[in-house]
Amino acid sequence: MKNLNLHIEISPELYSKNPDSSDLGRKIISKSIELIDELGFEGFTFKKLGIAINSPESSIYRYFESKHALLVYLTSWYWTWTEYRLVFAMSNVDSPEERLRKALEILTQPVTIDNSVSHVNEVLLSEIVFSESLKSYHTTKVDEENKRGAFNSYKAAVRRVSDIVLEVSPDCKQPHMLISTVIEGAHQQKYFAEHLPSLTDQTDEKNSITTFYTDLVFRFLET
Amino acid sequence: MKNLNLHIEISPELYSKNPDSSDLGRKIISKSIELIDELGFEGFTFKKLGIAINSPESSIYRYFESKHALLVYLTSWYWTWTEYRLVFAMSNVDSPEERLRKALEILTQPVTIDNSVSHVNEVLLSEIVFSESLKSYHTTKVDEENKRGAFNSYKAAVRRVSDIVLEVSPDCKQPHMLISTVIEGAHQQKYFAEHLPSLTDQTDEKNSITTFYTDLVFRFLET
DNA sequence: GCAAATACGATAGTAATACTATTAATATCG
DNA sequence: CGATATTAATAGTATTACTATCGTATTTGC
Repeated sequence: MKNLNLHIEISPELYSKNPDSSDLGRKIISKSIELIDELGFEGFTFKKLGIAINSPESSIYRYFESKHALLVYLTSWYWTWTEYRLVFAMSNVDSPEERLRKALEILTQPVTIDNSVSHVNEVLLSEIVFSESLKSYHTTKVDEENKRGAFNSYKAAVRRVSDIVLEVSPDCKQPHMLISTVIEGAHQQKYFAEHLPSLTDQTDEKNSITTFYTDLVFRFLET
Repeated sequence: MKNLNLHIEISPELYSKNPDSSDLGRKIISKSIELIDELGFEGFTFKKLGIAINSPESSIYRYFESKHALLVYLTSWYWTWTEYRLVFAMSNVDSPEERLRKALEILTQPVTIDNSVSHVNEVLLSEIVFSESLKSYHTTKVDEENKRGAFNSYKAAVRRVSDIVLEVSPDCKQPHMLISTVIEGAHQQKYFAEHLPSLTDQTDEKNSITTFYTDLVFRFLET
């Protein structure tokens, strides 16, 4: 993907003060990505982040009301950005099959090259989304946060790819189930490969997870 | 499934004192299942459990060194018990296809009838496993706990069903990936149906999740 | 260019959580 | 009946996730 230098806008519902509007805000975003990747979301605290950026905890709370709100912001950023990646990858590809194949690649592979000039390290962010994004919606407050639009960009990405599924197979009855299964499955299989290998099937092949889920989808859609 | 009154044994690595060896221990198990189901795992604390069973926190710590250890115990209990369910359901079924179909039902449907005479409410426990079991292995200490055998019964269940997959399709290259995708997917889709319905495909049909994953598996294995 | 708003830093404090430690009462078992 | 293990009762600790206050710096609007 070429460096389009596009600007990702996040709904004001998802922050207290826009982190994109100040130096401190951008430092919060970039350093939190590094720290969450390094410590995991549980080990990450605003206190540690404050020390890392030389600002008190209380200043961070001006931007995000909780560390969970920050995770929601980050995953939302990722999915908004990923929608752009999807749109870009689809352009000038006429065959629905080819578009679906390309979309599945985007959904199932972590990002490897940081093309961004911004404060967001997309490689690390995609790592975080793969390993921690579950925690953004798996809470007791899901319903409330969902109403505030916390998961809109994720849902939009699922819908977009589901629509391609329907182009390939107009009779498919469960396109959303299929795509959300693929996304979450790919995230989990990567984790399993690293920590619980007997739950997956390790191969030397580089993109075995993408291959598996691509096969799964296309065989499911065959008539 | 008939009431076999079978005794589930859990590896001593997974508790400090066997909760099955005393009244207090059994009360800890049965009440914790109710409380985790009611409050969610985050909202659940040993303090609340202590109040509910009229015992101090410190007594509970004699049985489990942490609330996470208790969750690991509970999921381990569930998967050991589910292996028995699998074995029982497979007996006298000759066709590998039928066995696989039956196994997928067991893996993708929450339990609805509590046949047990024991202190374990299997209906609630299966709810907990569906919604919280992710948290048992998604921690920074996975590797350590995995070495201690914390996930052996889960892995055994996956292996068992993967073996049936191989009977149906000896050439299948990713049976474990397929089955763990199905299990985790079914858990998630149930959650999505309740909280994020646009990530799934709601139907009036009762077992739509089981139907979907059964189709997914059999279409994947078709040659 | 100057007041007014805003942002930030510095510091302190709080309630809850996840444990740990200690001691005394009680039940169990040979 | 005496030794041993088990549990109750209580207290205490470090950490976490926030909240509150206040003075100073910085920007902004006119």
